Amino acid sequence: MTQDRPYAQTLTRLRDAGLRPTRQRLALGRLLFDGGDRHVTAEALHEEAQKAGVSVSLATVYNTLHQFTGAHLLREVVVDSARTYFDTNVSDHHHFFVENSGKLMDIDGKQIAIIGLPDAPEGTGIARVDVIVRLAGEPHPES
Amino acid sequence: MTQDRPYAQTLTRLRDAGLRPTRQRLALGRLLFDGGDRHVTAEALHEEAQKAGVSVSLATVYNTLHQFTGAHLLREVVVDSARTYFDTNVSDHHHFFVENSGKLMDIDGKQIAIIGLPDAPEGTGIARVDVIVRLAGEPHPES
DNA sequence: CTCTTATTTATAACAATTCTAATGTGTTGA
DNA sequence: TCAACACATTAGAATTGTTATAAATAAGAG
Repeated sequence: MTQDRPYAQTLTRLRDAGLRPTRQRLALGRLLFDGGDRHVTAEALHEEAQKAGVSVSLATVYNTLHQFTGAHLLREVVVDSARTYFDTNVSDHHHFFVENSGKLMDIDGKQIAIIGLPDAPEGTGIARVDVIVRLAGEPHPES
Repeated sequence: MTQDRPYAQTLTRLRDAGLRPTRQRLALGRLLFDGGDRHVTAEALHEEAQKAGVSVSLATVYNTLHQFTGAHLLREVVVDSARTYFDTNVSDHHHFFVENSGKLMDIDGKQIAIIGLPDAPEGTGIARVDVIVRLAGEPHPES
């Protein structure tokens, strides 16, 4: 079960972030980072871990997600007031959000530009600009 | 414009939206629409109503906020996963969001433009584009 | 190993929101 | 007018996503 080597990358990532590479962090890190860009909720990741045979408590999933976010291994995306999404893509980008399915898709930050943005009010600075393109799913024929 | 019957405007608004002008809808409508553009949470509006001597239950505040939103008298703004904001400005615009105070400010939609936005994926259509400029309070020198 | 401290865990606590089912109110039309 | 019905309001319970707590466990240093 622990004989293979695919944890090496995640291990390094954790070490670099100053996070102890525990069993559950490694497992979650692997689920998160081994498959390209992903958008997950805590509940979904927890379920996924269970299915993968990894026993991690929901509390730990939340903790880990926040620690990873603090270490800039993840980014939090606010699109839905009902749940919090975490994005494994931490580079400059924006999102499509399909309202009825809850699906998120990346939009490369380099491909879009926003012009005419007013200056930040006195005493504040722009921390980040989020563009969310909300999509309504059209009833499209099954094919 | 403003007549001697202060509820007249809200009353018309409700009638036009097909909503029965009840005591509580009139009171909330007045609080919301009588003072320029506003951003409120359900809790905040509820508290405000209490202070104004209007007795409205929290459940009704939620109901009303959603009905007003359905009637396009309000717009929902998702900026914070902890609470839902409702905006009395229903025209095309975007927002500044001060992260630590929870304050929202409008950015006129006509003054900014987004270029390079990709087409909506197959089977979907763009329902809305939200730009959220997240502000950090008193800035400390960075980078 | 053994210590020390970080981490994990189950579970309780929480906050925002929604649901429920009982009661009250606006509107209609005879 | 007023009875009758559909729609609204309400208090409180329930639900949901998330965070806090405190005890148990595991990691890293020596």
